[in-house]
Amino acid sequence: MDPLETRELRYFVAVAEELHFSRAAERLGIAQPPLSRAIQQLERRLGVTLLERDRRGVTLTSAGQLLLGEARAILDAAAAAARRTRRAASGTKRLILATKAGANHELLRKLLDAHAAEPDATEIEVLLCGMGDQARMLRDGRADVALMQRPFDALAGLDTEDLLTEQQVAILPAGHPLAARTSLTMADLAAVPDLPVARWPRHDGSYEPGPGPEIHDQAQLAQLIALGRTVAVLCASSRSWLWDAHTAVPLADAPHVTTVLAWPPHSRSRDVAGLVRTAARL
Amino acid sequence: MDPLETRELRYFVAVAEELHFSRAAERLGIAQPPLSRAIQQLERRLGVTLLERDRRGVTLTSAGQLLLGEARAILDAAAAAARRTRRAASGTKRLILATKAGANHELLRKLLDAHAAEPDATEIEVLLCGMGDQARMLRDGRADVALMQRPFDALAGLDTEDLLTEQQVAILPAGHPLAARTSLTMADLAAVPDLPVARWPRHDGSYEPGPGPEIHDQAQLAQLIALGRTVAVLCASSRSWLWDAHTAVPLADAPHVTTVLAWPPHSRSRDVAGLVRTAARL
DNA sequence: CTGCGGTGATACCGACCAGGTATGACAGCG
DNA sequence: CGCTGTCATACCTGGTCGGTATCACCGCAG
Repeated sequence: MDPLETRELRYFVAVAEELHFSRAAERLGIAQPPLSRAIQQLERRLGVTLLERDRRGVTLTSAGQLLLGEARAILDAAAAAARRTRRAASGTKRLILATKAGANHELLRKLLDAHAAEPDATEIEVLLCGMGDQARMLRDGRADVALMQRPFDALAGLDTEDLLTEQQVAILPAGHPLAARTSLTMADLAAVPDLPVARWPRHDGSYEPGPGPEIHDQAQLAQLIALGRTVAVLCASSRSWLWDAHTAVPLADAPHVTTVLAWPPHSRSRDVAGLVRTAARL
Repeated sequence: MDPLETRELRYFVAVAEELHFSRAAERLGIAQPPLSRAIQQLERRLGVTLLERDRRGVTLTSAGQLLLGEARAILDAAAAAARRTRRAASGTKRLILATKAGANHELLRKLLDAHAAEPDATEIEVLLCGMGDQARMLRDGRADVALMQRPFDALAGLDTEDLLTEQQVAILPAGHPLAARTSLTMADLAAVPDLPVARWPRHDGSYEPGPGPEIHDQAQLAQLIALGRTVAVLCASSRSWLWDAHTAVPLADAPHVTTVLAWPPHSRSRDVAGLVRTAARL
């Protein structure tokens, strides 16, 4: 009946992540008994057992797993609300745009130029972040809009406007035999055992097993390719940051990549709306 | 610093909506002084003035307007989390699908049949609701998935899968001169002063001004058309509930309508995912 | 079998704060 | 000039949040 308090959700998330009351309490900066009590109270109010207290540790029930996801989203939203409200009040009329470092050079430049040409252009601050960080930046209020790529990035829960769809290309060491070709297929790449395809982190930060190197950032990738140690599959606009030692070859059968402008669904601020309108005119 | 509590947000939303402390306090079931104090405390903790206390009433600052939207979303999410958690624990493996009463007969039947034919089909409960209620049902956890229509419904913050795109038709009284035509344009409709176009409620429940009648539900609309008092523009599948006294005529220049399956972004439950997969195969 | 270490739960207590009542300050208005 | 209605302030009370001490329980080593 009475709604969940964010304090309870914070506590629950801590316990659900640590699966250990004492450690969770330490992380929260409180003692263990109040934490036990708070969780019990939460369970009583919901009328649901969230945790199975097996001697030695704790496991989540299925209801608990569901609540964990919801609670994380709610806490993110609450933190975001506070940040955005403070930013709105501080008077600095500035939009923060998050983008993958190094990606979409051309598009970003065009977008910024077009926006600056608008009559009442609000200043845009560009926030470069790592791989899949844009979604988190949007969700917790550190950014207002983001350039993201479908199908690579997790766009769930975000509003988007498609900007540009492009082919993918293989980035090869310049001297490699395949680099002379004008077009390749995924099968061609897989058939070259001396050049394993680089592995990107998944949304949860883990890597799927495979022979290629684990990629953390673009600089590392660029160097590995230049050294002839790996090959990467990227969207065509990545050409803008290639080295002389790199060659880009179009991939005929790789899925197309769409770069989108994304923003959190409830931030229908005039500034974001204006930028989206500008972007829609490409 | 320390995160917003949902209690504070509830209080703030009440005041922001009523623009009146005493009325808001009454609505919340508490006295006015504690409310004043709670709001002051919220403002102090955020370091932001949310309300401009002009003698006689209260107005929202721009920061306050922003927080109002965010707070509503957070409270919805919290209520949804509680509902879903309770439902998950109650063991009833049942999906609740919300749809506009009367719309999408054919599509809904096909979807339900296809789902029932799946090997491990979870039972689906169909929840018929009024005009734009599906989004709220999804957001506050009363429904798991919904059939909605673009561009009519507010899909912000929901994940969607396109199901069916169709033309719109004009629904006319059977005896009307225009009913004999095989195709119409929006201009044709606007040029008939004796048959004003029905007005649907906007997302906020208000109506834009105009000569046509204000529509609350489909039965009312059907009767008004049959009586020759108005004409409506609907998607082609609405033909399934037409009366003998109605005639549907295709509209050449009206925007197409896409019916989509929508679900809240964080409910990646296996059941919802299964239904989406079934739906994607049309 | 019996301590020992480690789990979460319980008992109890103090301090804080949410909530109530009474009242104040201030503006509009008859 | 009161009267009314606004929100803010002052003060009190009770619930509850958090802390310390302890219990109940289990696995394990000796």
